[in-house]
Amino acid sequence: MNTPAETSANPLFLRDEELRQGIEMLFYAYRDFIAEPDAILRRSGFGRAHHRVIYFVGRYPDDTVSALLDILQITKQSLSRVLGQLVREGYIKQDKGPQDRRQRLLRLTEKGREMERQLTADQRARFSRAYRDAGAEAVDGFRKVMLGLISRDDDRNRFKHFDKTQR
Amino acid sequence: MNTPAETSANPLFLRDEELRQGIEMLFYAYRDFIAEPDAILRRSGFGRAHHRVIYFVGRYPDDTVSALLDILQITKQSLSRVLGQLVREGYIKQDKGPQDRRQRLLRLTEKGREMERQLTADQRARFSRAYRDAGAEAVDGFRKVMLGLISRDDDRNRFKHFDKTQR
DNA sequence: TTTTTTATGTCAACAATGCTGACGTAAATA
DNA sequence: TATTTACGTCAGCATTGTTGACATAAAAAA
Repeated sequence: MNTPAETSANPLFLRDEELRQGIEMLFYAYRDFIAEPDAILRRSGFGRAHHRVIYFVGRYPDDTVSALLDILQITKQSLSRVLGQLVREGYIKQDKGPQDRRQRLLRLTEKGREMERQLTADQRARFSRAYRDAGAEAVDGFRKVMLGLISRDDDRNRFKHFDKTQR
Repeated sequence: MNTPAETSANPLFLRDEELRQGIEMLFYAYRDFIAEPDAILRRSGFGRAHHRVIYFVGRYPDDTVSALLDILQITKQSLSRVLGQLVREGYIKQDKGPQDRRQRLLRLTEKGREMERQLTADQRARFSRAYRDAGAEAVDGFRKVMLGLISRDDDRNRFKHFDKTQR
């Protein structure tokens, strides 16, 4: 590996270096974060998209297809393909909405929950270790920066309900 | 959106909640982080893989194909496809290694540098804002946790050379 | 009640980007 | 001289995103 380009004492380069390190840490962390689930999925004949659906259906039981689309930010056709597979293969079940019967409320089956556990085990362990090694204060800083990277209020608000001291 | 599953006062659930929020912040941040570059790439007929190659060739000029493979963690066939396109279309140039003439040292052309600037502009702005809003201490915590999420020493070591107080 | 909108699904085609496997060449090294 | 290394290429396949068009049932509005 060569040395990074343009490293000098110039404060402008220092600033750029700091930002680029952020960009790259996100790349490496994400790359390593999905490696193990990807390997598991492959053995089951699924892909990363299936993981995301299983994860968020597990996370928000009885959410609608629309809500899932809003989280994933993909087209309904893309979602439909993987969701359909997961329903057909018994990982997810759909029920009509009690008020609005056009809706399909999604839930993991027991098979789905088991798959979810397997898929997230490594990811939870990763965060567990990283959080432990970094310390509570660092975790707080991590959360602040991550929230700053997220575009929409709607998404940031998914996290505001967590406060160790209050709950 | 429904409320997350299993939120209770049970400390085990609190722990799990904390880890899951980490998982999800990474998902949302990454999703939003690549949205703008993806849109730009699409207009140029490229994809995310091209961005990664352009980025890291710009970051480590005169790195070899092997070094790039080690960063991206994809097969040489996958890399070859996008790298070949970028070379043919004049974004990247290759030179034989001065010592080892089997190597191909990669560099951005001016056209490539311009593309790199466009592609990372939004990402740099995102980190700039997030870092500014979160504060220096939070940035430090962010870095600690992110490094903890990265698997290999080799990759973590890419970041150890940055220290505001020393450089 | 009729019309319009909404939630969801489906078919088809295409592009990008991973993968495996096989094979080839030139240069370095043993 | 034989082997290994760095890189490239061809072919085929799977996943996952896209656009566009069309369909149905239920809710909401006119």
